[in-house]
Amino acid sequence: MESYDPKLIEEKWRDFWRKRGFFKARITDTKRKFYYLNMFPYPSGKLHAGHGRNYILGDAITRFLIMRGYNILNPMGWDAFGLPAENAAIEQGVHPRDWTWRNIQEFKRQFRAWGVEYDWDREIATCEPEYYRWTQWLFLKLYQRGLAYRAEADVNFCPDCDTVLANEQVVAGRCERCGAPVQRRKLVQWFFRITAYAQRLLDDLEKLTGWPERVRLMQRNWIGRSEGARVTFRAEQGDPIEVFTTRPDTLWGVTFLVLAPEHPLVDRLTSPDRRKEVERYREFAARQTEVERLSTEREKTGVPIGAYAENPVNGSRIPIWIADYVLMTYGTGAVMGVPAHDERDFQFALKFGLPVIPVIAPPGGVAKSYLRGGAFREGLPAALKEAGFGVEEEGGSLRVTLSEGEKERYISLVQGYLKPGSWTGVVGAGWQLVFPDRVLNVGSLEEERAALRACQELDPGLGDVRTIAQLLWGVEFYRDLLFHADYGEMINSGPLSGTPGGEAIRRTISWLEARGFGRHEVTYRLRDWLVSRQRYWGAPIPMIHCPRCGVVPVPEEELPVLLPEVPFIGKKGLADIPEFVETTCPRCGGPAKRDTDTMDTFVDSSWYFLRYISPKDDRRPFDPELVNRWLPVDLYVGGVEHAILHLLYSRFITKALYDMGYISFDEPFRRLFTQGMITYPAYRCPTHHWIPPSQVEEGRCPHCGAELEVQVLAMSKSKKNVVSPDELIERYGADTERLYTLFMGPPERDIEWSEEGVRGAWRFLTRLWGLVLGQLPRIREAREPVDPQALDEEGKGLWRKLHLTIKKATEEFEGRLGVNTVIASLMELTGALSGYLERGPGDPRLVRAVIRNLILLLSPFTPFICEELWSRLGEGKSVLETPWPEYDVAALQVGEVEIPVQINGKVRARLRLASDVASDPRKLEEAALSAQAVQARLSGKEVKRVIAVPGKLVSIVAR
RNA sequence: GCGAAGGUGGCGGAAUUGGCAGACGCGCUGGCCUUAGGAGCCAGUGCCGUAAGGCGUGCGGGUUCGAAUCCCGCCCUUCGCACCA
Repeated sequence: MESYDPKLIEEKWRDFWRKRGFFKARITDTKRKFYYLNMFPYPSGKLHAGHGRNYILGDAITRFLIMRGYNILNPMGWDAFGLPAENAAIEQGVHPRDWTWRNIQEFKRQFRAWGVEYDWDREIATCEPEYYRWTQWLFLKLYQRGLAYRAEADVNFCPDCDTVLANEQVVAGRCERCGAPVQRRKLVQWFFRITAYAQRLLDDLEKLTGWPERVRLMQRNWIGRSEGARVTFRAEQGDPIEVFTTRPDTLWGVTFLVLAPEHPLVDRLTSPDRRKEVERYREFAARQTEVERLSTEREKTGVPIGAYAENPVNGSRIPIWIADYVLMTYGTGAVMGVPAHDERDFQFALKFGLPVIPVIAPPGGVAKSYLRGGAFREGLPAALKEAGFGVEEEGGSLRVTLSEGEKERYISLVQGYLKPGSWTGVVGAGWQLVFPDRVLNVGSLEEERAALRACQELDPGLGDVRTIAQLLWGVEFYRDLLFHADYGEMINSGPLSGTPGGEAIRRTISWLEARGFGRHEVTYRLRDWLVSRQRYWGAPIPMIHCPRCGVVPVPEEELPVLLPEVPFIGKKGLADIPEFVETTCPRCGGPAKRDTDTMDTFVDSSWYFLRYISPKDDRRPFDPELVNRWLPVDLYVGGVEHAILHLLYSRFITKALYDMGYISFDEPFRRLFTQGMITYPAYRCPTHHWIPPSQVEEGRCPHCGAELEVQVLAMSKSKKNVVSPDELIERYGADTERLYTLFMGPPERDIEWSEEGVRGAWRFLTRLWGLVLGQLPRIREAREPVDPQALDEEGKGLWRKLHLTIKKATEEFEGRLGVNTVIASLMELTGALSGYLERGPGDPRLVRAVIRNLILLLSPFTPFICEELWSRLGEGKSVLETPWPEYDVAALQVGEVEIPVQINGKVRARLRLASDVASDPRKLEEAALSAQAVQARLSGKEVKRVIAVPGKLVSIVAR
């Protein structure tokens, strides 16, 4: 028999689908439209097997949808601007466009080899003037609407990439792309006002029910809404100092203010004697890289600026400090220090000797008291125990743990035993210092000072201790109660003392608002999107700087602002090219300079899904009428790595265009599916860096024999751990690679590539090929429909299996996309067919029906072999013109079912029962109890209870 | 530290609604074929046990006739955020 030779058959079909136009969208017909979209790639180098996760899955889904009769829009394009092209240009002297288009040709060749098809008439590349003209148009529209602005700001600058970065492109203080520590620089840059949409971007996440919860959560966290109050403190000089806090209920516990070192008030408020030190500290803070500044385990630093402010709620005089743990870019750049209820403030206060005033009762109401040996008279331990307090004795000292409401009774008892000149503390809801003759509360700054003085008078050894907090911190026993961030009843809070925790924030805010001390406020972690890049290979920002008119937008009809054609690209990008810079002002006609920044490539990709609808339209960015009919995208598939950046920006741009009236939808992607990455071992040699797995010999470097470090990582060219589709296709064919890629596991999960697994897919296809070819002569003409009633038992079983498989496949494609399980069930069906044929020749009509459907169901995964077998079956039309199989509910019915019988929770028998018996609880119970195997098990036992689940099982409880 | 997802054979994974745990594939074992096999085909394969049987979904508890699935506590892994006031 002719053996399976994918090389022979695949090439034959490679252009077939394209030529027949199956993947061409009928753009004006939107009755049964489906917009399927894969995230478009950055064309760098070649595709590897890991990329298949996205494109092969997409191809399978669209093939399914075509067979389901949908009018599919499945376009592909190129996110073609960006640094690698520019770096290649600088290094190799090629023009970035040539480099890019070479890669694009390579990608297209590989898509064709994979059998991954698109509507290529709609191909776009963001680096082409026909496209970036409209990216520039978008910029102008945002500018007109006040959503694009230029401002001086502290920005993230990557010294290796020679450009600024968006906040989203900084990961743990390092450049997302190259890993270099990011520097902070003050530069004038262009921003998009995404923060104006923070609340809507957050609220509308609720609407995105077709998105993975994980992605929605990541966006929610990134937007970082926090609700609280803005409170105005007043410096002694009179300047108001605005502070944002989520815990206005702790205002009475403020013992200091901290400003960010860059805070504009620092200069004005710093006292002359502190100026030198303040300047030193500010320089120190500015020198810190983001990485250093953010490192978690770092000790708090800061300096007082010699100024004081007044706490509006109680008039306390509190010192003002600067410290780099306060960020100028969040909130107001100033925070109130409440060391009793904020961990950072607590560390800061402890280190710098700032007082701590508890103002929120801890949860549970516990309190603790510690008595040093020698501080009390004999008999106290016994008296405490008799009174029912929890007491631990150790080396003569006492540790008392008090539960709620015991404090007063304890204090009066212990006072009677304290020796003169001794004291003890009670730490719980508030702190008290108990002396023989009095009790001092630590409820305000004055009280705290008084209490400290009292202790120091009695014990001159405490001269170095600067606060009660430091004093109490010295006692290990108290430590876990000195600070807590929980909500609770307000204490030591003047008029609001006693407010329960649940109402504390709300009531404090109304109290503040009534007195004009502050107001309710919401802040976001999200910052405006920095879109300027100081590079060549991007869309030029269409703005002109005129010495007379200021910043002037390029008139729309003059777009695009073309990238200058230059033989050499300097490191400074457009600023290096005088012909580009020098221009005339569109407003006054005088000499002016072009803006030399290009746009972040995320701007290019934040609207491309609109362009696919009318990619060649040279009058407008998109056809609004058609865009409104085709969008939102019905299914968008891409990697999770874009969960924040690309997806958040696209949502923002969509909302902005919606507000401007260009489109009638305000979310771009109805359903989002994030596929996992394919991983593979990556080997690293200490001297020779990454070694391709194929060159590794017994875990050693081929160059120096050194032991290699192995990590299983996402396939990536830079780590040399890629598997080449070209080689796979050469050895096994595209169908095998496709099948294995989709079978290896659930598409949303990261999975390690396995060479052996590929062989498994190959074996399956070989078997299928042999099976079908072997049956071909006898089923070729057996075209009459199957008569299910006429089938024997085996035949009925196979018939049912077929329909179960159709049901399974259809539901997965339409639901959670568990294509791995669809393939598993197709393998089962193939196995069932083999089994059926082993028992005898079988019914040729049934065999033909199973084979026919098997080919159709498998075709989205392995289109080449299926198209070939289909044509040999003599079906006439192509697979893609044939409707997807429908299952017959009647065929799912079974005459006989196997029902397990559990006795005391264990399966003890399996009964074959007619389905009408199995579906009737009473008959089922009867059948189970009378079965011999069950009877044997039940002898000598009393049946307590029988649960009969129709069609499922019987559970018997017996003693 | 906070948040989320996850933990099932030797491995990837299945069990979608509380109802037969381990589908399907890999690997492994045995056999066939072969000059040979890193090819192919057939059979077996959760663990312990000769067997009867027992034990099994990270660990400990709970709910239930019945739990991989629900609840409580803990451990581990991965991801995201991380001095965000």
